[in-house]
Amino acid sequence: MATPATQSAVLDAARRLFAEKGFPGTSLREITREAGVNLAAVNYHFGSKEGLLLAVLRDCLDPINAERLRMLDEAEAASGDDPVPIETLFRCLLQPVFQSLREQQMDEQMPCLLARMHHEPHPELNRMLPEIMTPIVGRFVAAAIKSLPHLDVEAVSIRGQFVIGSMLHVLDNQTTINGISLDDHDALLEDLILFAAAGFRAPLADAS
Amino acid sequence: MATPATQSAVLDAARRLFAEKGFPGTSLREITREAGVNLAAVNYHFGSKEGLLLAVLRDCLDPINAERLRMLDEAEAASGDDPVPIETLFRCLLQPVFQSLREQQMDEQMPCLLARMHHEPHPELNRMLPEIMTPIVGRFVAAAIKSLPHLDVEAVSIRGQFVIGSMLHVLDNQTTINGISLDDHDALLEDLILFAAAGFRAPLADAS
DNA sequence: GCTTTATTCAAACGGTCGCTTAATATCCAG
DNA sequence: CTGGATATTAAGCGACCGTTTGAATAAAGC
Repeated sequence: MATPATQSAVLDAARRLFAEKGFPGTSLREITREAGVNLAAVNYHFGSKEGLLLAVLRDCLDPINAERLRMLDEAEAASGDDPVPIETLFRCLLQPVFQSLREQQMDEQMPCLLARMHHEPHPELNRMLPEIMTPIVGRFVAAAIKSLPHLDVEAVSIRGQFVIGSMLHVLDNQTTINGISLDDHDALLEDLILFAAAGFRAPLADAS
Repeated sequence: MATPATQSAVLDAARRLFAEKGFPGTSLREITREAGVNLAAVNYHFGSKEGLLLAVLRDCLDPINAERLRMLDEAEAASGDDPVPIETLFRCLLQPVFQSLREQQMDEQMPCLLARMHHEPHPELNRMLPEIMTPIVGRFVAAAIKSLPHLDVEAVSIRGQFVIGSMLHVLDNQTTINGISLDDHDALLEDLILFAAAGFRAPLADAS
């Protein structure tokens, strides 16, 4: 096993190029040229361009989600029977994504890829992404309701999408609407946690 | 002037297809087939596929931004010298986008197109989008600082991006991470305003 | 009427796409 | 050494891409 050099070279190049130019905008010839492998390697190892996309997705999401659950387990264990503070929940959810920005081993543009994956119109992707995320989201939704009893599952889910959207948008490297730089990822993460926690604490609108 | 039928038919089809399948994923042949016009019409009226994209962008954003500024002017006039409440600012910013969901004349998938425009990797698009948005963003940033003096321009800009990201993410029709439906756009808008206002009111992190 | 201008049309251009193939190279077990 | 599975290679397949062209058509001015 131990993914041959060819496979990981293709995965690395695909991750970078998909993040930069999107899935339909990247050709297999570009990927294999950058990876320094033969064009046919993609179809041999991944079956198709779509297969490569899904492999890149898993390669990107699985470690992040594992770390999310590890941190959540740790936080819940530390809290005993008390609810985990909402700020802590958001740290468990968001930090693993921002963290990969700092790690040299992982491509710097990985979070940008993650953002793109969520907005790519590819049908198979839109089928698989919820499949991967639902169990993780479920854990966090349950913990959030325990922490903020004034919210029900629907409110937490919707507001959770607000926070996910915020994260994806600021991680998308094209976001430089004004001159404000989003380069200080540590400060960005801390402010997003504060922002999200305050937003979750907001009371629900009257159901009038 | 008065955009000939061919031009607007192309714009309508392009708006729908770009929203559904993205810019690189949509071919001119698809667009012209759906619009019922000849293939060469795109290059004749818009110069190139890229020219069509920019025309669609302006066609989509200009009315929304005009309505945003109109509502903001009205709100500031009503407030006199007092700052406009932050909830009102968000209503001016967000309602014109959600509103187009209700209007029959405008394609229902228009906000989805708006979301995609922000995440499309096209370089010319990433140059023009900030150019269009900067003046509008500037007005709202100034009003927000006046309303919430504990925030500076950088904090407002960053948190503003959080809110924009939330809006784009929930408007992206592919977003159905869990079973929660995002179909009730009125309730969604109201909750987003509450969420964003509470997030903006959150104090800044210590600069330690 | 004819001429001019603006628009639409069918057809084709060169180029790139994802994917396949058949031959070759590499490697490890027997 | 050798046989067979695994991996890589160059070449090419048909299909589709954005764009261009030049003729046909429509509309408008004189």
